[in-house]
Amino acid sequence: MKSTDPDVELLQAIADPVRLSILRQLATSPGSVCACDFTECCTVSQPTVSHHLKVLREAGVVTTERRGTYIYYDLAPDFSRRWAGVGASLAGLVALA
Amino acid sequence: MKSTDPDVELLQAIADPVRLSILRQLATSPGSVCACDFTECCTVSQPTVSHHLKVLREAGVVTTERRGTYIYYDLAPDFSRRWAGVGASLAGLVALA
DNA sequence: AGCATATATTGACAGCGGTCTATATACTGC
DNA sequence: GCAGTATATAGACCGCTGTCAATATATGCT
Repeated sequence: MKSTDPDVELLQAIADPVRLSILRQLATSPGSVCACDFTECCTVSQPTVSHHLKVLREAGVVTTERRGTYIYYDLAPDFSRRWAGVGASLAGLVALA
Repeated sequence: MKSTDPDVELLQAIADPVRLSILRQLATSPGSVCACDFTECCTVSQPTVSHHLKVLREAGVVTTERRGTYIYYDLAPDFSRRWAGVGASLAGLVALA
């Protein structure tokens, strides 16, 4: 318990079926994704989606931008770098930028 | 919650401070690592270490080989590939073979 | 066989984390 | 201001998971 290790925090933020679905949808979408679009992909209620988005937000994995009534989410710019950092410490994997 | 998604299972197996320490020790060691060496690195009891090793084993992340009284652990050969697969589905990251 | 060491299993406990319903807040348009 | 919609928060419930002490199993040695 007591992570304190940023790599563990990143992994724990990703290691959930709902949150991984959200991240995949973000990764495969050209631009930002409206929060309302996540409710469809997963079979969970709206507050649960909001909870997972909060976890990703506080882990620094996603960024938010308000546009009127809607809130758009996107992958954090340094996500690739952080992910590659974890991989490098695990198997000397190389990743492009 | 019933992952069933192999990527989520892999991430959940890694997303723990003790298990990540174990994997790092395996990654930075030239050869296999004796199970007894993990007890030192983490501040948990021997049964707890054994439990985490079991989780990693059942997730297919590590392999074991018995040599007399000792049991040696190593990273599974396809671990890099699986890790890269998750990264590819998330950010188009490429990894070496 | 009997003892010593290494690893795994059992069973119990506590805390964390994911989920829901109900409610609150934020924004738009009339 | 009021009504409607989008998102977040509060609070409760419950299963999962990490932890331990105690015990079991496996191996080697004498």
